[in-house]
Amino acid sequence: MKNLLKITILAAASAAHKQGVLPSSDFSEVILEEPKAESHGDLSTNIAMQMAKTQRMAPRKIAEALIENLDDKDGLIERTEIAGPGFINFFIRPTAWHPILSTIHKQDDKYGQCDIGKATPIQIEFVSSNPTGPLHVGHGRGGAVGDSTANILSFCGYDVQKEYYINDSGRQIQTLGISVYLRGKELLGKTVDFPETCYQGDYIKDLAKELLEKDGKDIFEKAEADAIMPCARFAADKIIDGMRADLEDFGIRFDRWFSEQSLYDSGKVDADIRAFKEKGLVYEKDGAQWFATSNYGDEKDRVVVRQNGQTTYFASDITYHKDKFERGFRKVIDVWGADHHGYIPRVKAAVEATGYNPDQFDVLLVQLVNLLRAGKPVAMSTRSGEFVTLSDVIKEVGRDAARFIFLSRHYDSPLDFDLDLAKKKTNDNPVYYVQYVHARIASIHRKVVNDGLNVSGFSPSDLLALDTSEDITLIKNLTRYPEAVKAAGTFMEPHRITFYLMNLAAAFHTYYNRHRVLCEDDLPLTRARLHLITAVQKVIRNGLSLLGISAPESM
RNA sequence: GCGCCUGUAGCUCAGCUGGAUAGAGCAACGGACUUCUAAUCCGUAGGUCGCAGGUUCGAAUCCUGCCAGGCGCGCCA
Repeated sequence: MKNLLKITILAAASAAHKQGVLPSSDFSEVILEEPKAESHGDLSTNIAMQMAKTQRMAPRKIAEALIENLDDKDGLIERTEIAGPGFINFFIRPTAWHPILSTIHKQDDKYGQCDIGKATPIQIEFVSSNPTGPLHVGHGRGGAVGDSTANILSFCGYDVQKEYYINDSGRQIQTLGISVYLRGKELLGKTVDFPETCYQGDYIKDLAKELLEKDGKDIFEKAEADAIMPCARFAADKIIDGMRADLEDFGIRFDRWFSEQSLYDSGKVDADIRAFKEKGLVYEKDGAQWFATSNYGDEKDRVVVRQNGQTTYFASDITYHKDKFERGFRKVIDVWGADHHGYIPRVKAAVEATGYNPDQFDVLLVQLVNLLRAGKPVAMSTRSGEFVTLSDVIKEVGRDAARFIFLSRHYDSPLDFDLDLAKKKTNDNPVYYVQYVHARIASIHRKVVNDGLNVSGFSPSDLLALDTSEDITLIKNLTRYPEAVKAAGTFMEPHRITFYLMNLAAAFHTYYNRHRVLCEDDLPLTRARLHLITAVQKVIRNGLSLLGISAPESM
């Protein structure tokens, strides 16, 4: 609809130019919008105002010239008006909206797809929680945002790979090993001093117990230095298995799990550091090796090898991001918690230093989640091991409700996640509001079958019966879906789909309460309305699938 | 002190990357189930878009400066 109208308007501009009414042939892009107020028509353009400068004419004069030259071949326009400073408002002939319905039926689960990605290989890395403890709610949000963004990008024509980066190297892994080792000693009846720096959660005790049952007590009787790494590996593997299972429960499956340790094992990190030294990008100061990130806009240089000879997290991160680009990704997206924002300049610097364009690297900073119960904060302290895990949340409120809540807000704004609210099955909790649309329509379809209603023989002319304002409103909502998808993909903002679906759901519920779909005494009308609501159902299902949320047949 | 993010109805948030009279849900109040699922709908009420300037035909949106809140600023990850 918009595109057809845009072409018509541009044609009008050329025609007016040929007649000499418009002096310049330099036409700006036609932007069509849906006015907020219905009295301003179905679609509106500000082009007359945009062109005022280049044409050196009053906007309203330009608008008049355009309208006079409109050639509405497809019969889309019922009437036009010039309003305010020079808006051109178009009132679309109601039946002109109908063809979108057959498009939806024809394209089915492909309706709304676009090709802004042009098969560009893009990688999105998310969650990437350290394997030192279970996933919590914050990871859930990152997971929902990352996974849904991946779905949307894929739907927008990108070639998407989802990756999980496992920080299975460095100090926190050592700490994990020590924690398990000490808890194991406790199990053997020894008194140990369990340091505050160790992981306090009960899951550490469980891991120690598991290891004891599996391999016997030998390992816990060894000297600490010999026991740490075996303990750490065992625990990390177990924890990763657990995270993998939790993520699957949450509907997330990664294409690849990438081990940080593998970058060391292959010698890539060392090789990179050596290469940077030769280029003068890595230098020695105060006994440590520094990377000259400040050459690339970071506020200061960063250590890659510490005085004690150990590499920092940043060292492997340079190699990791370089590796991503070497694997052929043209666009690399990291989803991080907002508390890591200070890290962005140095990774951007690293990307640039390794010879890639920092604009090809983007970070989605997901703001923190505040977990509440009945409006009151749930105490959470990672150190002490008191926290609500992602798996607890999924068990308590369900996967669909959890995902919907995570995606019901721009990732950039902090989120209150109220466990009690998430369980409510009212309008407080819009996931059910949207799913209910799907279930209601499924129910109508069941009734058609059960009552033996003969609704075959649909013909496009039946659609003429869809002429009430609720019909048109609903259809117009359906035409917006491709735009919502495109915007969600362009800006990597899944919440746009969420809000779109809530709007569509509202339009449907209104429709449902106002109009009966199945009218035994008017089969053409029944066929038309079934055609309409089935299209709605397809779009709802389609949109929910982008969010990773199920579309139930009944509720 | 510096940097990033946020400030919109009593509460939780949208606002299509500059458009016309700023929108939803919840909470409040009043209505609608012998009819396809009331997990729904309809109506009423509720606003100086943090404050002050600037940019222009036009600003919640862009720029600058303040104010308030959150988060960062390690040879931690």
